[in-house]
Amino acid sequence: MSKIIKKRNAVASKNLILRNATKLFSKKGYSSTSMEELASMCDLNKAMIFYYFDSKQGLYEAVIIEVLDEIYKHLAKENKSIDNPKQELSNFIKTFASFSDSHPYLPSLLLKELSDSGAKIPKTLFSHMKKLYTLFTNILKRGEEVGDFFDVVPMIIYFMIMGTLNLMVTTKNLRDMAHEMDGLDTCSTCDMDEISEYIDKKIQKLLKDK
Amino acid sequence: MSKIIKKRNAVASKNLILRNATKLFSKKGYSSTSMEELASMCDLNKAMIFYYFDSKQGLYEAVIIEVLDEIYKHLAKENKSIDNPKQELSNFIKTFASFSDSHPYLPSLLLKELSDSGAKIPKTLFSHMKKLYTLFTNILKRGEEVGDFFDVVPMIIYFMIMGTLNLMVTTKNLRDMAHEMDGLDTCSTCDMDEISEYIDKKIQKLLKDK
DNA sequence: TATATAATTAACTATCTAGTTAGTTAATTA
DNA sequence: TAATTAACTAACTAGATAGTTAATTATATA
Repeated sequence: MSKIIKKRNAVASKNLILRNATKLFSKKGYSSTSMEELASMCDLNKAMIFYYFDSKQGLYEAVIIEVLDEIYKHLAKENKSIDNPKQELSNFIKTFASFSDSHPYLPSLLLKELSDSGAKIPKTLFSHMKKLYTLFTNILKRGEEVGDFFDVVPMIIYFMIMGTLNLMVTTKNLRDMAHEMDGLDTCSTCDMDEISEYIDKKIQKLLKDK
Repeated sequence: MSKIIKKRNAVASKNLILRNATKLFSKKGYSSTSMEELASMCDLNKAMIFYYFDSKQGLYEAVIIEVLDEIYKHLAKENKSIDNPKQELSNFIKTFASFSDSHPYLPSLLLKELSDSGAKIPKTLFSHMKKLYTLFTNILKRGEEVGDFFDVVPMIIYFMIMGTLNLMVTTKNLRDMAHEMDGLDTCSTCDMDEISEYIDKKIQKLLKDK
């Protein structure tokens, strides 16, 4: 009988929307995500979404920028004050891998956005993406100068790492199924540490002198 | 005044729908693709889509299976009667790359499907995917037996190739932009031959003995 | 040429979705 | 405590979308 009185808390509500939106967008993609569903997931009225973020597109951009910021913070932190490109590259791969593992939806959201070729990506988003990529190319560049890395095409190496990790994370279920049903070797028992170590080893090898 | 009389041709109509659906689904994704738009693209009544393929989901599955078949045919053809795993791997990479290049939307559609982690992928689709992957693992397996390849985790190598190629193709526009605007080295002048040759070289290197 | 059938259409329904609005309640401040 | 503001809601609009249906037209065949 007694109606539950909810405390009002703008910050909490806004964060709640952002967190659930991140989950939904990355699980379902932009257009399959319903604002109605998001609202009920947050136990808030749908109008609150438009109250805090203006439009579905606006919410989406907020989500992506937060994601990029979070990834960048992780990577930049781990990468400070080391002056050994090989080690820095290992750190980059491992940090990105463990981040992907603990936030499986975030990197896939990122790559989805990257691949949306026709897209008119807003400036802020664009510059966030460049920051991440620049961090990476700097490691490779220093590695070349020091004589650690050879024959480097940074863009391709970057996508090798991001693409592989992302696919390994997002296909987990499918790989498990294929293994169970047909005994296929899909690396279904591999955990993320093994995977990232393997990728690291192989990338380091492919960058070594001829 | 005179109404244009259209010849009736079931096969042609069905194919037309399939072809345009492939374009639309891969450009816009599943849920952003409108059956109304598809119909008018084909210059057919929307009801024809449901007449030939039953439901949007059914059409989508038909599209994906056709894509997988086409890729598989390409790869299997190129791969016949060669008994040199290194060469076969090179062929696989180059064939997949040139296919991606000439049908930029198809591989991305495939990977999108793979990544839909929660998905209940229909059996036919699943078995088509396995066929492709099996073709690939067999090359690597023979390579190991012959002593050409070492320390192989086929699933990861597979995704390295597919993931990298796919990202390079789908990000073309974005990479061009980033290069023009900020002079970033995004491999924007690289053509697909250079890219696939580089990937081939690097993958071969990473599979070589320690 | 009459008939059956396959291909096609116009017009519809039911449902969903982003976004709005006018009004309500809780919290803050004067 | 009264007035103001910020957080919230219910009920709505307008447009889109997947899918249906009953009727129509072209084509092949008997």
